[in-house]
Amino acid sequence: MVKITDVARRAGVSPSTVSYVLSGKRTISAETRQRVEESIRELGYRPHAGARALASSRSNVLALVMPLRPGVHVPVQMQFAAAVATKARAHDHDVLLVTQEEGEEGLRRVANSALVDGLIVMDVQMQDARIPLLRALGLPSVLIGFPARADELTCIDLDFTATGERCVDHLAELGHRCVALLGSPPEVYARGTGFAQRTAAGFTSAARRRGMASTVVPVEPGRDAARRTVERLLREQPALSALVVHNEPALGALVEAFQRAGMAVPEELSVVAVCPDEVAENAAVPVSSVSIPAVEVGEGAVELLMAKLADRDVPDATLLPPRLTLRASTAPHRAPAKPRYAPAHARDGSECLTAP
Amino acid sequence: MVKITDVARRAGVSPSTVSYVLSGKRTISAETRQRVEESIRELGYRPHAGARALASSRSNVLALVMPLRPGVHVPVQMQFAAAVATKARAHDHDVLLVTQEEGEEGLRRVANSALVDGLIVMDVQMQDARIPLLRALGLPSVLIGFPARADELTCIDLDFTATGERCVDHLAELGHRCVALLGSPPEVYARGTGFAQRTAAGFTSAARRRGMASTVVPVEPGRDAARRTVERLLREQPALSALVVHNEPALGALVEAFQRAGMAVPEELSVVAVCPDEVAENAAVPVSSVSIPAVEVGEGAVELLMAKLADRDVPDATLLPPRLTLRASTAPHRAPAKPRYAPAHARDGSECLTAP
DNA sequence: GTGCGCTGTCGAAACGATTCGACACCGCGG
DNA sequence: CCGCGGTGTCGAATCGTTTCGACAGCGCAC
Repeated sequence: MVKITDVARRAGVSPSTVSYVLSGKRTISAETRQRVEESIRELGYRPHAGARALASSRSNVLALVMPLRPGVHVPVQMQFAAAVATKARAHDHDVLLVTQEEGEEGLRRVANSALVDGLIVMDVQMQDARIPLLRALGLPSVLIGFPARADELTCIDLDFTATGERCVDHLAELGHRCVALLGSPPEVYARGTGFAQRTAAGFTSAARRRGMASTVVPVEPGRDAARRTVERLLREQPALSALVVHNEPALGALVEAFQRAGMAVPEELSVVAVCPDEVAENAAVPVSSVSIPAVEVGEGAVELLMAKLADRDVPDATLLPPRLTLRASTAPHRAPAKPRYAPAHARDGSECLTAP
Repeated sequence: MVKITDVARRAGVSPSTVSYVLSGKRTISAETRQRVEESIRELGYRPHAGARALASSRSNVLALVMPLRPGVHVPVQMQFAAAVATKARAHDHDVLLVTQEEGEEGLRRVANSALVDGLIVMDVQMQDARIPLLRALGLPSVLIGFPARADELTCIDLDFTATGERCVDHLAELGHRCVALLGSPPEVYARGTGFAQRTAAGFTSAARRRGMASTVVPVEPGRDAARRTVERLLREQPALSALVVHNEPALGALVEAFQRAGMAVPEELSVVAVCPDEVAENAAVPVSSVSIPAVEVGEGAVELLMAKLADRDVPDATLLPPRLTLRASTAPHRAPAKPRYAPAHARDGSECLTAP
């Protein structure tokens, strides 16, 4: 293995000079720098990572804590990981893969052994056991998602509140007056998963602001449950003309259910989803959607972490603006030509309930 | 940060003794060991990874070189990564994520800087520019997939030859006499991707051995191309009663195409696929399939690498046996009740061509 | 001519572990 | 009683960098 003293000897300088050429932490004359750089190239020298970490107390590695069991949409996770790895390399850092399953012990391990300089933690829950640990660890970290108490922690995610609002705004501009949000399964709300609640809040407040009738409907997992929910909803709210769907596993089932219930999309029912582009594109009708900006989140997380490592100040919360991609599932509102489930004389909008 | 001298002082021993307790490389009396272990626990000591790497010239990290751009089926990649990470941890190692995009330079970097002790390289091509480099690098490595010249390299993958045979055997046992393999796009064969060729070879030789008529048909990418290929195939080979599909992106399109061409699956046409379970389960008809054993490949790769790191001998090639999962797409052969495309008097099997 | 500040380079001391040879101690056999 | 082999522990060297203080040389102002 070629080491720094070899380079130094060949260039006729001392090892420290080589080090300074590499790090740029002291001024080096142009001639010397050139000679050193040439020696480095000719010998193919690379600093020994361990020695460097020992001496500088910087490993130039950051940990990516990732849920590796299926759960979140996998291609999105992958995009995210790719973005993190690529951006980290652009900052001359490497990425250590840590599985969610290692839990708190895993964090402690990589942090206390000085294996990594910082942490990027994905899939943060509202009540996350790792939060207090992250505070105590003393290593810079960036969280993907927002826990209940985020003070002193740096978090980044899609702005779900704005996302809910954006969906409603789009539908409102198309003339819809009565909308519903088909959301996550009830236990997701109960578990306190932040993004579900925030989407619902944005949805509801935007609808109220625009004087629209709105309901939030949790959807149980499973095709059958999705179908039953849709049928009940269309029966109970005949004036409903547009839906926001924030439940990616059920999206496909839901779109099929609308059609089976005799509702043409988008002619009779407009649908806008919050889901990965991939899912939106492959539904029976390509769905207008706000997607999870995995790449931007990943890159943003790395940038934030790098800033913290450089002792620069960073905002506690970074909310990425939603971007709505229009596809084939939304159209201007028009009064239904034929009665749906309810008798024709009731078609004045009063059957469209407002959320409690 | 608590270091080994702290632990040593507290336990009343020398640092080297602590080190030997940790590594087990020398015998330590029971009492001493206990005292040391207690100190370690009380102080929450973890060896500094960099210092350890420097002194022992082992980083206890292995590199996972992964294609992070979509291409291979993503959930399978994920399973694989999860298996590697988990198994590595079981051997007290960590995993560094290296993107395929970094190419040869990336390999050189992590190897020459002693960042990692070994490499696991995914998605190995038949002619892979990294192969000579891997030979030269002098670091233990394990490849997922087989390059053209694999001597001196350790490789692991599903046994695609046996897979092709297994599919044919299954169909033969059901009484089918005339089969075709719908394979990858032509350029995949041209590019010399090993697994495609090997599946075809196994398929062909098993068919020959059993005296069955067989054809190998490359399928161009895209829904339309898939449909046209199916229609042509069914027209030209009316006696065809079973298919092997080794083309995962096209599988869904193909199954739909069969049905649109008036072929009930499995009543009139049996189908067995080589693809991830997830894809097979979600096709219009759940497809009997041989799946990619991602977890076993990942775990196997780590075990092989660990063995090499411990200077144990390992086989050059590890071929994982295919496992066929029966679903709803295969059924016993029976003579078609109605003519298909060809006139009835020609229904003697002679229209079923044999591969060149 | 002396002193001062600036630039560029060097030498040596960390950094925190591992590992090898040395050696003290013990029980045992001669 | 002495020496011997085996066990358990220690001390010191080593791994390859980084970084801090020192300092040589230089130009410039006083």
